[in-house]
Amino acid sequence: MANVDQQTSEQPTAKQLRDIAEHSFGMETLREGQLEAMEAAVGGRDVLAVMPTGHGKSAVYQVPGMAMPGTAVVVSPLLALQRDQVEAINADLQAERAFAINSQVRATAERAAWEALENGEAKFIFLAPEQLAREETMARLAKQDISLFVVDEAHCISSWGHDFRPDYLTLTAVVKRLGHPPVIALTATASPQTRNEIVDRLGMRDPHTFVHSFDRPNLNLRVQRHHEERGKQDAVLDQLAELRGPGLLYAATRKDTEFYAAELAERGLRTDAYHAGRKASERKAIHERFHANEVDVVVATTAFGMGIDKPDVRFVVHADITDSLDSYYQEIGRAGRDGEPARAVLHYRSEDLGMQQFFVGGTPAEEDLAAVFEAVRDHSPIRAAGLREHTGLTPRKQTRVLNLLEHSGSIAVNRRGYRAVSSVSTEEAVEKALAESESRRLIDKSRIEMARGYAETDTCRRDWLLNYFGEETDGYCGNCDNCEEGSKAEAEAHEAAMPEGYEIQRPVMHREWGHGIVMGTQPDRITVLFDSVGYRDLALKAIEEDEGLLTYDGGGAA
DNA sequence: CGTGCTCCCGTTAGCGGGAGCACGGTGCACTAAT
Repeated sequence: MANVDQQTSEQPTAKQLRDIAEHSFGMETLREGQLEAMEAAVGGRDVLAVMPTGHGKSAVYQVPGMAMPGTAVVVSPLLALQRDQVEAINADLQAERAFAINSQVRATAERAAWEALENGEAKFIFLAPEQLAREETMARLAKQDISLFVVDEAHCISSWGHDFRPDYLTLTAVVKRLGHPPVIALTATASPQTRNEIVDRLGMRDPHTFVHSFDRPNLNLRVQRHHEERGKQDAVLDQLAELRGPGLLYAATRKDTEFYAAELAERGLRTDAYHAGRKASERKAIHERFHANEVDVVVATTAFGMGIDKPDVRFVVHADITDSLDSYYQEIGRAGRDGEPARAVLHYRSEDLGMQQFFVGGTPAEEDLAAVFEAVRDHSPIRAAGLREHTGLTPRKQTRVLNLLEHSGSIAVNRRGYRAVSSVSTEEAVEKALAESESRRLIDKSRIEMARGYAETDTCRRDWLLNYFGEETDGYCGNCDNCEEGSKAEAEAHEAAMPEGYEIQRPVMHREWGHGIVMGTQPDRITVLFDSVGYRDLALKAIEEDEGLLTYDGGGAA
């Protein structure tokens, strides 16, 4: 026993981490940021790592997971990803140390996983957020010695948590119930706004943060503008006939993917449509044929892509604009991973933004907010699972409402469950939750506006994109359509006309919208990301004329 | 919010235009029927 205590009290050294990386996972060298993140985690600190696919993101949790006593919980959004990760780890370790628990795991395999967990053999357990929302799973997991809480593809918290998969926003409660082990959040794509949200929603405390540069200089960025839908379709088809694959064509609807795939097939390309309405077996087959270079173009909705790591994708064409630059960057980031030249082309009609605005969705019903708040108040503390019999809402609806009430401060959560904040009345709770929901809508809409800005700008596209991810550039990349059309001298003159004192990432305070950070500059205006309303353009003239409208956060006039 | 379909009207037998309406993306877990 004394021996075990000694082991747990001693933190693994850098040398031990390197040894595990090399001997267990075959990594002879560690990349920039990896070792520091691992050391932070084994030292008990939360970690946020934003690094591109292929840069050894997984090692950031796998090595600490092996170095520390107990089991690492790994949250992963797709069952297929869970399976791949489990297989990869067990192959590296040449032993069954990683397990997954989900609805596709057979009863015997699930029993084996729990057994391994309970007798200390399991080092990694992979689960989806929905699995962690099951009381049966959580009750059992909470009794284990959990070394780390890892969230892979952590941008899903922001992109899916508010609507589609609300259990992503209840991970805060899961972390608390597991006794707040070090939290490691990993993703390849996260703008500053998404990064803040990940930290907030996982309850991370002063995390060690590593953000790799988002620049992908080998990607040629282009936008083609169209007025008619028909003209856009023809241009997309003509372009795909000329581009050399393998490549991806993204479209907004399932119907459009079928249309483009049929047209391209008629023109002699090897192609297929990929979307969530197709059978699992067909989707799997498309993946396999794409990897084996038996397909020239996969025509897909947003369903295609997570977990894809094919190095030689030569182009990503979008027939429709995405809901945000986060999504756009993630999708084009699948091109040119081998470092060779690759193309990212967006076919843009301003009307296409309408569909994205439609997807933003509405506000919850006041009676649902009131019902959940009162049910929690009358039965505190209560777990989400027990709440359903009191509200009668569908699971997804109840979770969405609960998330809103919790995040707007009317409901609190701890290891024992949810309880109402005693000083808050039902009316106040409803009002605050509605305000929270409205704020989210504004943020989502402003993200669409940033995508519009990328499509409509006549200056360097890479500058716009990198600014969005919080990086400063010199305003001329030489590898986008706008740079090719203009001259470097013009770009420099434009850059020289930029206002002074508004460097990217500078914190500011707005009289009405509160705290924000500078995300971009133009000669006559700046773009600021506000916590409360998202991205807003501010005219310099207005700032100058109205003293006190915008100040530097931390004092001084802007 | 925008698109595309159907239906109906009006005018005059083959069709054009407008109104009304449905539809649009991502995955997990779970259940019931085979």
